[in-house]
Amino acid sequence: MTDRLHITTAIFYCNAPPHVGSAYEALAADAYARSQRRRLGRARVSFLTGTDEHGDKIRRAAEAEGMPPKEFTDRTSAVFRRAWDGLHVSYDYFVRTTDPQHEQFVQQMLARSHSRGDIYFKDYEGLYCVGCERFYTEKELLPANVCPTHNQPVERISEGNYFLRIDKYRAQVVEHIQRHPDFIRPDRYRNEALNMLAEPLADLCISRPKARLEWGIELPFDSNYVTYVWYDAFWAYVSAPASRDPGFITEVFPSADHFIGKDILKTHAVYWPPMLLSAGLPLFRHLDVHGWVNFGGQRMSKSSGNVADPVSYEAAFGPDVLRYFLLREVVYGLDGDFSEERLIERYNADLANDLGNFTSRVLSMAARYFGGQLTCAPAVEDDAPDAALAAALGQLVERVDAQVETLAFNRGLEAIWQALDVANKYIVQTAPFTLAKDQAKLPRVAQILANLTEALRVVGYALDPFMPVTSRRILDLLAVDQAAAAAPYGQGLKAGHQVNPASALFPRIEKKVR
RNA sequence: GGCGGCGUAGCUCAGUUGGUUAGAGCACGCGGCUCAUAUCCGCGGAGUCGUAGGUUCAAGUCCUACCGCCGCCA
Repeated sequence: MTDRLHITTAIFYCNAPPHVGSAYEALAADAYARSQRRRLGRARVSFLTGTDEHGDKIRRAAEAEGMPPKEFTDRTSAVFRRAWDGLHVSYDYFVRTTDPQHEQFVQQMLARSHSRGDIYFKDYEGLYCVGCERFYTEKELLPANVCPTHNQPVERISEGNYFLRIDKYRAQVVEHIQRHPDFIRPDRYRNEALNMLAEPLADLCISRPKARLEWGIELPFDSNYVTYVWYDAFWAYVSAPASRDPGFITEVFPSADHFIGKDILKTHAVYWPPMLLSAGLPLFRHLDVHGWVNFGGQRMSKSSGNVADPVSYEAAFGPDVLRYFLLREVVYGLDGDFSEERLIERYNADLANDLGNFTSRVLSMAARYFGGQLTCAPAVEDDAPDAALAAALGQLVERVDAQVETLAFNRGLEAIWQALDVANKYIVQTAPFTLAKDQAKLPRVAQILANLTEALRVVGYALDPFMPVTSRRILDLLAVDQAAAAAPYGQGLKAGHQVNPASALFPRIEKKVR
């Protein structure tokens, strides 16, 4: 198959700071990107995120703060960027739709569709919701012409606008989805998309008159108009990498994975493909659709105030903790639930007790009995326990990456924890601390510890897509270089290798007693 | 109104093309160990698998209806 990948998150609308839900998307995409990088090599994977900064809502939000739109989005975009940095989201591109490079690219794409005859002008009168930034038909609205998502009356607006032909490409998009069963993942969303595409589609209004809204990219063929924010934002998936790499569009973009939330399935399954086709571009590889992350059982929303700030959780519990929780607990594609209580449960049970304590006991014994030095290489000496350990750790990374490839992040982590279970059991079965009391049995103790240290090494490496900081910390404690870190089980650590003393990776969180 | 999803132990969920006493983690109880972050290992209790029918030698797993929750489309 293809050996280069392009992975994107949605381009986040910049009118409010990120919450745990947007963080989840960035983290899932990041785990996917990191997993693919270790399979294909760093240079073959590009990972893109960014902020969507045009449109009426942003202009209004900026106005409310008494500042120009660009100044407003400079600030909000930086908040996203810092949040992603704080969560160790390893993007290669952070695109802002206000980047000059992006704006030029969008104009090129508009010109292409225009010259192909896919963009036409039409007088239009309709009911417009400012919050949604779109027109509605009366059937879609609640009584008294109230917008169903914003619960606000819509405005009747009459104006000339430019439209992009959508229905022209409908059959082609349907055929593509049918010929590529995993084009939209998971399946449930594929069916919904096909449903949406089953009937004729209205063309997409892609302009706004400057008289009403100036905050946007000017149309290359009519300076009285700017482009609609949604048309603009999609191209952020392409603009920056295409500008940097001339071969991007033909060689890399066809194997793009778009990570999106289920709320924007329609725009990505129905409107984005015709936009691409009309501009003469190929379609992407996967649309990877996730559900909501609820908060304490309730839908997170700014209006109800139950919005969890992702960065504060990393700050409070340590690096990788929110990453672990979301990737372990949420099934990709289904709705999940986030709560501090469950986060602490997971932290203590999985991170402190299983992973942290395992690390601690292995390194402590290595230090206590051999001054931290491995006197032999890992090997299967005693058939039963040694072989069980080798079986649990063998091909672990490959198995994890295979799960991630299908977006089963939770199963990838489960596989690592199953290996940890076996490793903890191995200590009880072999009881090196008992053998160590007998001088004659020290060689066997050394062998057991070499095997355990090797197991820890593989676990540390396997964790990287999900918990990059913890992975690094474990590998640093083991003092292994990059090549040894990535070796198959049994071939990483050598005799004579020196490891560092234990330190607690995840101190237990004691329940607060009031 | 149409289409689709979900409903399995106290909690969160797995359950392949229908096939032996329905599984895991957490929580809880008992036992063991002491290298380790009072951690680890073993054992255990608990479920009429939403309801009612049906197909089958055999159904959580297929069919029908209904109830409840949710999503998409109209």
